Amino acid sequence: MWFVYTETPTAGTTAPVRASERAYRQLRGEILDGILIPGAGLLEIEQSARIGVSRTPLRAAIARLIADGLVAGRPGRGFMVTEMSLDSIRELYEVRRALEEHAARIAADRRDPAVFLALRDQFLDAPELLAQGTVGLHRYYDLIDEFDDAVAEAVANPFLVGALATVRTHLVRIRRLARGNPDRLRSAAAEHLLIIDAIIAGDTSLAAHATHVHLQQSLTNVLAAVQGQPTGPVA
Amino acid sequence: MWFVYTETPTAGTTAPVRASERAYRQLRGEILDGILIPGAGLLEIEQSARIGVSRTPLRAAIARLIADGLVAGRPGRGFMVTEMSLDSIRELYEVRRALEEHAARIAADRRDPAVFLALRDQFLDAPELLAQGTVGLHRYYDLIDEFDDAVAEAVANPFLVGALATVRTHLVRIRRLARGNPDRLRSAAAEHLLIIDAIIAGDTSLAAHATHVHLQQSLTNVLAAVQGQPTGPVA
DNA sequence: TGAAGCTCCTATGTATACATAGAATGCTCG
DNA sequence: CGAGCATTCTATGTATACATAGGAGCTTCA
Repeated sequence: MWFVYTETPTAGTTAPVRASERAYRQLRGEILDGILIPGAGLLEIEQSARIGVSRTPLRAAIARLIADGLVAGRPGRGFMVTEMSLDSIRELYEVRRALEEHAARIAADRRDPAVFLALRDQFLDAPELLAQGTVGLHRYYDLIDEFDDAVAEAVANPFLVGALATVRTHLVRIRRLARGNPDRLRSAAAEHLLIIDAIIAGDTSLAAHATHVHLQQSLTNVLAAVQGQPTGPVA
Repeated sequence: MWFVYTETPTAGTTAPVRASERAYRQLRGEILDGILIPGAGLLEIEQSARIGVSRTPLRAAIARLIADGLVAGRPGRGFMVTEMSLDSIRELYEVRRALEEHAARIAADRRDPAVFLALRDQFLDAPELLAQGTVGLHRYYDLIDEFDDAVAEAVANPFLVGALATVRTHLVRIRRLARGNPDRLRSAAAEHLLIIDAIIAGDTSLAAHATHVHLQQSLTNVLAAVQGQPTGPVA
């Protein structure tokens, strides 16, 4: 086996040397992007051949995906990408609410105001961003990631941050199903602003309650969108 | 390799056939029981020889333990049982509070009163149980497990129940460090009674707040006990 | 024609051999 | 005598060969 140097020679991002890591990232990415649809079966031999690694690292990758909750399988008979039913989405949001409310509370208590003041400015520009089509949409999602990261940094609790990361992983998939209408995203940006203001003010209760409101709105929107187009974009 | 029939022929509990499952359960049990102490290095060859499986299933077992947060390791250079610092304990309780409060709230909303009425009677007998030494102590812990299971059943949310299970895994280890003085356990039983009463009454706020109080007391006790005997039993 | 049993096949579970990287140690040179 | 480098060793990462279980399909008998 030779070294293959044709693996996305993107400067800066040193490609992961371990084959199991490559397999994990590729499969995870494909599941989150919807390339591997829910319910799709993952055959070890087939996937290992496709990705270009042997079965051993592929199994390690699948083990991590199972831990992430992205893949499930009966012991003896294969694995499949987990489904995302309406009930699953409601259940996920139930946990999400518990964790994000708590995180918002703690963040409001321990935050560095400067960080959130900077974020505030960026969220103020969100409406303009959302008028710029796909590129703006991606930048908006990046902005939300920045906000999440800022909260995580303020929380400074590996357990809580880890649990939130798990929840957010599933959220990426859900976001695809309810792919964003601009009106909802503008509202969401406004809701984020309220949360940020509460965090800046150090108002723990307000931060938690604003988060609660935001998630409730988000869930309502997601459920409506998913029920409207159960299998895919209907146009 | 022959089949070994000498593996705890306990009737009813069909021993797991898969070697990776055996390895996982044994290692997990040994970590939770404190046989494998925090910081202990896990060498694949050494452990696989000890447990009697090859390296392949052992690696699968370690992967699951990493997902559980019981084992950590730098990619290239070995694995070790995770440490439980005072900060870790505080952080864990922070997440636990978010999840258990939310769970209590939901349980109070969706509970089957009969189940919790039965639990109530058992908790009323807890003080007598705690006067019976080690046997009673184990039965008391079993009773808490029953309570947790009842809450999980009432919550009926795989994500939330899973997150709680993860937190409780770590709690088993912490419980060892603060191994229970009877006074604290009697107080804990009383606190549980308050939570149960709130759940029976369907009082969601009271259930959440009583849970908050209970966890705060529990954390205080644990921290005091751990600080009193940092490395192990002193007396 | 339908159902039951058997056979074969496929995909997972396991074991082991080989590759490789990182660290410790000893040697050598200044 | 100390520091730097090379060597060796050890433990992980990977690949592959073999064992096994579970299911699908076919055959046969009632």
